[in-house]
Amino acid sequence: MANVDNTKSQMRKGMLEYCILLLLRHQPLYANDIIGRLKEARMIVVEGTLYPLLNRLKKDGLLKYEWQESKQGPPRKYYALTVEGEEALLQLDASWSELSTTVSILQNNFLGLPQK
Amino acid sequence: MANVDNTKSQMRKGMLEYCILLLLRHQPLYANDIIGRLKEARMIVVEGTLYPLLNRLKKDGLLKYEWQESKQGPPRKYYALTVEGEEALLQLDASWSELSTTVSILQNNFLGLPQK
DNA sequence: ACCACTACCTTGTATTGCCAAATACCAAAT
DNA sequence: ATTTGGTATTTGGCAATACAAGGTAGTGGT
Repeated sequence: MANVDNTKSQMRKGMLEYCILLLLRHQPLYANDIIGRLKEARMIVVEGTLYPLLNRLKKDGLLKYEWQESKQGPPRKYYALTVEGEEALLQLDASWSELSTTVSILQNNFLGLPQK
Repeated sequence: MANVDNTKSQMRKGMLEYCILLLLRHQPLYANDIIGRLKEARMIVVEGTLYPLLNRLKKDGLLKYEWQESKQGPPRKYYALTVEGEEALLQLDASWSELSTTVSILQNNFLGLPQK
């Protein structure tokens, strides 16, 4: 069954970027917020994964950030979508939708069974 | 926008195995059938990708095959799920379902907005 | 001054999926 | 025999995620 676990983790790969952009769609968040929200949605991620990804998205122009003081502890980087990021997110919505459709078709392809 | 294309292709990674098992759930197929069906469902795949994957699934005990004559051309390997393959597929169904749920939660997480 | 806590960041590495391209084989038609 | 077309297979390698682990630094309490 190790096979299944591997496939499962492979299915999650590449989804993380989309998930992060989704999270930031309606509110700025900083790293720990993001990790917590993702955990609630059953998408586990650790710092060492998140930070490089945030930096890459920033460098690609999809994200921007603002320093913000916190009651306790050092200041935080609150990330938010740029205009370009919003556009990219729309395209990823479409990609996800298409992928879902594909799976849906394949899950139901026994209905027709046009043996061709 | 190269960024989006990359993410999109990353999202598809790891889905191929699931898609193939789904296709074989209700009927045996040979390689060209599989490629055709996947193309219809908008999941493009080429020979060089498919054959190694079929071999791996066979080796892992999820698939079996039978030689079958064809009207024209050489005989074909018709692949089908083994019992173990059916069980694995059930688990992948669950994995896909969980992933869909995760995305769904994140897509709608603006409803609550419990700024926490 | 010291310590605990929080936040941010970097490096190295394992994993692996997927594709391009070339090869080999069989069968039927010419 | 030769060609044509469909089928099966292999090799080599690119590209990219995500994780583990270690490091830096600011804040506030004692």
